[in-house]
Amino acid sequence: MPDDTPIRVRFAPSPTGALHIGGARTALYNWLAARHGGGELVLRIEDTDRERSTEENVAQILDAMEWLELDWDVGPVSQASRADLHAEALQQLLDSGAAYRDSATAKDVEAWKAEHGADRGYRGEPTSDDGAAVRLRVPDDGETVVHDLIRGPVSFPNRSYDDFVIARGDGSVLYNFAVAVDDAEMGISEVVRGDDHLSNTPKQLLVLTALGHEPPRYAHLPLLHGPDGKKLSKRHGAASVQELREAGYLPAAVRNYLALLGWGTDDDTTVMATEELVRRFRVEDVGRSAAIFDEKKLRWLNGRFMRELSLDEYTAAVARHLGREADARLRAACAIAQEKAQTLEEVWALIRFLFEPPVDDEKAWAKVMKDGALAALEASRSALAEVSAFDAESVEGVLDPIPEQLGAKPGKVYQPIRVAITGTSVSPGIFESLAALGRDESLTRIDAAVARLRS
RNA sequence: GCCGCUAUCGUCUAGGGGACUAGGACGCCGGAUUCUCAGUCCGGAAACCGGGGUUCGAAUCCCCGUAGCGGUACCA
Repeated sequence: MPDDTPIRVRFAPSPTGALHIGGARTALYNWLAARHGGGELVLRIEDTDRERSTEENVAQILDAMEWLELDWDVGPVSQASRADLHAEALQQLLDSGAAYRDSATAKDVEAWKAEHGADRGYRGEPTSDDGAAVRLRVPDDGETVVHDLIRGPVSFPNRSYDDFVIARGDGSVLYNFAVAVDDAEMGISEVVRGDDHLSNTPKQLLVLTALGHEPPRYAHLPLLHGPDGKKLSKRHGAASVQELREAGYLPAAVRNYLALLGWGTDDDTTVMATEELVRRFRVEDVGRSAAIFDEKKLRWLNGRFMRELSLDEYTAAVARHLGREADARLRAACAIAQEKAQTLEEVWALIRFLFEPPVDDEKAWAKVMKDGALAALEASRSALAEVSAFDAESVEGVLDPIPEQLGAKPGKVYQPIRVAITGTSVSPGIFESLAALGRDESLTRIDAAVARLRS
């Protein structure tokens, strides 16, 4: 029964913290689902928890969405701003008798359960007290089944659910009620969200039924875990979108990697541009088991994307990350480093010597500046002083015969030069590095190294 | 406790009763590229949670167990 009607999905984060990787993947899947079929994405901020919701968090989430380049068609809509709608629906349920006020506290419910058994949901007594919380009547018999696009039908016995609270004594509504009302009112056709909501879905279905609304279709995504199998958190390294950005990852690489966490193609394609993701993604194809976030693979994928960038794009990305001008100098530096870095953050270590004096890497110096290092540096220095043009090709031409002249392996000549001009043992190709540094500065640094070796 | 979900190499996954000698990718190990690192190329080790069924045949279907995870708030 294929349905060609464009879908309408929503991403509904609660602004109680930064946007985590799990939330980012949920956002991405919703976005892919919407873009795939020409549907719409609604961004709704679930801010009914007035204690924990903050403006800063909302701003941070929006910022993360923008960085990921995930746009939305409607919103951001504040759930709290829809209080009138919620109150109306609440009154409807009160009037019809589907919900009732109950003065029982959490402790009372606990006591009730101790008496009636743990497999039995709480059932309360209606009160005329207008300040009491509102509970929804849950049937004692039968079951509520969630027809999940990913898991198939999942049944929950009604008996095991409490007559749950849908509104506080002061009239403000609770999550499971607000979500059900909003999804229905906003015409959401598919709810794609984390698996942690699966057990709450029957409650939302019960609300929808009581209100006489047709339920949306549901798809519950497997959760994301850290390397230790536990729920993802800060101690697992980069856990929020913000941290991924700071670590120097490209948005396109993050989208590709996140898409692969819980979803795969049947032909094993791994590297995919976003257009291809959009074209191939289907929620129905999402897997059922939790996935572990592995930064190693993200790093590799990021390197792939970095190397595919044009030099201009690459330089712009590096400039943005480093907070520098994308000038000719940086562009030249990027040109010799592009093939070597996996993240934007790593680029600096490779090109730093072009902007600052050599670093002080004692280990590199101790390892390289011995044996024939002095002779190698002196021979190289005079060769470099003579060369007519100071481009990579010419530099190579004049340096190339030196190892043989000295009867040394190439590494014994090039490594000392590398340490002399960069201070450390890792850098872009030595000829390119010298050319980029320029003759004067190269000679100055080699002279300094020679002087130090002699002392 | 109760309700529910999940289970293929270390990790992400392909597979949906015979095409499985279980494929790919990351990572790891070894080799090549005779300047480091990275990249690239080649090769290698590495998995169907356990036990019962069903069937001529099970990684694939069913049951039980085990483990992990989620829910069980006047949080979202």
